[in-house]
Amino acid sequence: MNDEAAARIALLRSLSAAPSYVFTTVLTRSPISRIDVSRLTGLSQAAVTKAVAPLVAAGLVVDNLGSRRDGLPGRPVSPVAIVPEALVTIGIKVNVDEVIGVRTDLTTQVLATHRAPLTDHDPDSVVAAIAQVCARLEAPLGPDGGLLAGVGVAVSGDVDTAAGVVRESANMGWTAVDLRALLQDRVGAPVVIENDVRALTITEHMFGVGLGIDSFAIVTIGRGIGAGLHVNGEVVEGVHGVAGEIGHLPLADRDRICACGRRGCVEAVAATPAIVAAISEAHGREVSITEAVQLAHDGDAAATQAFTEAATTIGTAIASLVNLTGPDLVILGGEAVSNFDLFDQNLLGAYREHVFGSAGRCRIVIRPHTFEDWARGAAAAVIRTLAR
Amino acid sequence: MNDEAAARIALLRSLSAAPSYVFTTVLTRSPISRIDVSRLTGLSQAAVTKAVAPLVAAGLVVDNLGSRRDGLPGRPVSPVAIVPEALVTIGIKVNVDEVIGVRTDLTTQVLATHRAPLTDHDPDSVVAAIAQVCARLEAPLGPDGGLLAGVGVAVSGDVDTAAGVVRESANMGWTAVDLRALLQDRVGAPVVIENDVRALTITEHMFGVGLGIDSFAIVTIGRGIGAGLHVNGEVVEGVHGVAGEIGHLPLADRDRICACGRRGCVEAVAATPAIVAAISEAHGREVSITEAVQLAHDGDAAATQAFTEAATTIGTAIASLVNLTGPDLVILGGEAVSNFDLFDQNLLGAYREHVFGSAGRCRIVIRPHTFEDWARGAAAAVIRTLAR
DNA sequence: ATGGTTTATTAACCGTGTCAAGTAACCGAG
DNA sequence: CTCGGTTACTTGACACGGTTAATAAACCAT
Repeated sequence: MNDEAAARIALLRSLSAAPSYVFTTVLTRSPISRIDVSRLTGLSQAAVTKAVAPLVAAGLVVDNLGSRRDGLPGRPVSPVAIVPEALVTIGIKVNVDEVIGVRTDLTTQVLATHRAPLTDHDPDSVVAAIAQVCARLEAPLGPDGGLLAGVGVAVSGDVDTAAGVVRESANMGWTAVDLRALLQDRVGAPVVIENDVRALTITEHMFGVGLGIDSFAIVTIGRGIGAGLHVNGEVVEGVHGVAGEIGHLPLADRDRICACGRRGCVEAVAATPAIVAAISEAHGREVSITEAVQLAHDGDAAATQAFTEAATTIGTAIASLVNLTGPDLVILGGEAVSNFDLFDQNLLGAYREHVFGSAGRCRIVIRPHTFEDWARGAAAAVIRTLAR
Repeated sequence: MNDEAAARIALLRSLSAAPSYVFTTVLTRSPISRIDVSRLTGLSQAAVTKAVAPLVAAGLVVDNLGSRRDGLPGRPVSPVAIVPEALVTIGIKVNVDEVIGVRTDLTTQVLATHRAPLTDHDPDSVVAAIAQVCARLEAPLGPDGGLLAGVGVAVSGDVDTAAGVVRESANMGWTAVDLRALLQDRVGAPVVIENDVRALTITEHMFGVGLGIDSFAIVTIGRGIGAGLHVNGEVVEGVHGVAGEIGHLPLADRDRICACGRRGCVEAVAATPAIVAAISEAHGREVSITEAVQLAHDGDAAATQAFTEAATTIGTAIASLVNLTGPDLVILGGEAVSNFDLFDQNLLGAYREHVFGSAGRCRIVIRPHTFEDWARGAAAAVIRTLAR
């Protein structure tokens, strides 16, 4: 990164709680008047004025956008706004077969995308692929890295964010991989390692439906089934690094064996591979996921049955999650949500059947996530480290 | 309450975050040296000295207990200790058939107990019973209420603590009962209404196994099955007042109908009434819980089967809880835990079978709770409102 | 006694945010 | 156009709450 970026980051790091909160408020709700910041943060107007000044001086925030002309009496608000291009981040999502990277601005708007296929899963090969994607994303920034603030990497599994270590990833077949150490000297900015679902949760909390809500969950449906939890405004990390393992709730039949070896896991019925396997078996041949969706749409009995069972199980799992943690909102995400019409009725039906009392006032929204969105999550994890 | 108590409470209320934290630290770890308080709270020694002074002046804390003679070099520590008798609380647990009340000191040590049977469950009758128990517990304190700081009431169900309203209690058949309003002018101190399991969680967090642990759960097994959750140091209340409903996770067979009307709830298999009902049916006559336990100990097939199924279901439910929230500790409590030998193997077996990855490093401890302990929980809820 | 060591207290100081007052920028009415 | 009404923002004094650094206190070992 260059000196300008370094100065901005240093400023953000030096902020104490209140000014930092002012910054994130401006970041997530930009443009916004000072008085609204004051109301949202609970700080005095004076404190907001004082907190905003250095941010403007550093070029992170702009003032004096044209002021309102709304006919109301009184001095018009003069909103301040974030300068999205004040810093740049790179977000990387590591999939089983591919590394996807995005370059984003401060608001996780995607500026560029690059991908690299993965053939091997050993840490060195993956690190090489990540470095290659990074290199291509960094190139336009110039030799010094320009305004690059950090590189975030999202990996599924048990991730120790503070240490930058992937403790365990069944997906990748990794145990105790010090990803940050391996990557740090191959990219031009600080590296942040984060669990993929948690990263997605951070994005939704800062820039998505989760904005302003401090108890919510995001459930991702796809190759795996996972959940990220926010409770009382904080990410639930799990004391031992594991939490939100909704895919391994034992809600399915005991005779369904999960890839993890346990019996009756939700994933053993409702993850994409499980659905495809069930339909394939019924038809006596290998069916692709695209074909499986088509069959279900065409009313094929086996396919309908498989999707129904999956939807019911997921709905039950979400009810369990809601009964235990009582969130305000559940966001349904992940790749498979684009076929939500296949889940819709049965999922919500099972959810409503099992959710308890007023916990059922929890809202459920659908948000299909592309792989790019996962990478954006990794970028959001970087931004989160800047201001919190 | 008298003037002395009022002054002490006013002092505690006036404390800002840091001194308040000092007080709770002394309260929960008394006796303790100032330097240990400093280490535990992260405050400077100077701040601790300053914070302790007014507490000593108010008689909430004592100084100058005989100092150590341990042969170590250096000035010996002169620990400060809480003065348990500086304030008195009353804690009430409302059961279906009985109201149990305790008078306690600041550390929830029980000073006296009184009970009153409940014949009717309508709010007025229950309030009358509570008032009667309170009156008897308050009597020795003198006409002005003496050092009484508050009256806590623990009720099962959906409780809005801030409003003092029981929003819903299936147990009592209540909906939107403004218990605090009904009770406030019949007792001589502020009334705190709390969910019973949450109250128990508060006790364990302040004075029990949960001390110093900020992500833990307490699962109570008995007439109902519930859970209280602490995540990241805070009680999980549920945005809509419902959380920890582990008894209504749909982990049992769909043909088991729960008292709540849903299918497959854990309670429909594992709560005491469900166990008794299963055994009664098998034997073609009404069996009491005492007899059910006896039958199981004697190796009766139906009884063994019922307890095994209950234990397995509860173990699975706990695994689900742990997989989702990743706590450090699960406390098994409630009345039925006294028969834990009947649950033991199957419960832990099912738990270990379904818990995921390193979440399984979560410890599980048994703590049988008497009804008096539940009432102590209500007292702890009062103390919690004093210093937090 | 004397120095070493650890705990507790004291005093100076400083960062952070509030309060209260003042200033700015608009409206609409006379 | 001016002038009061209204709302948004700024400024400076101040108070609070904590830290750091120096000092005192209370013990041990030599």
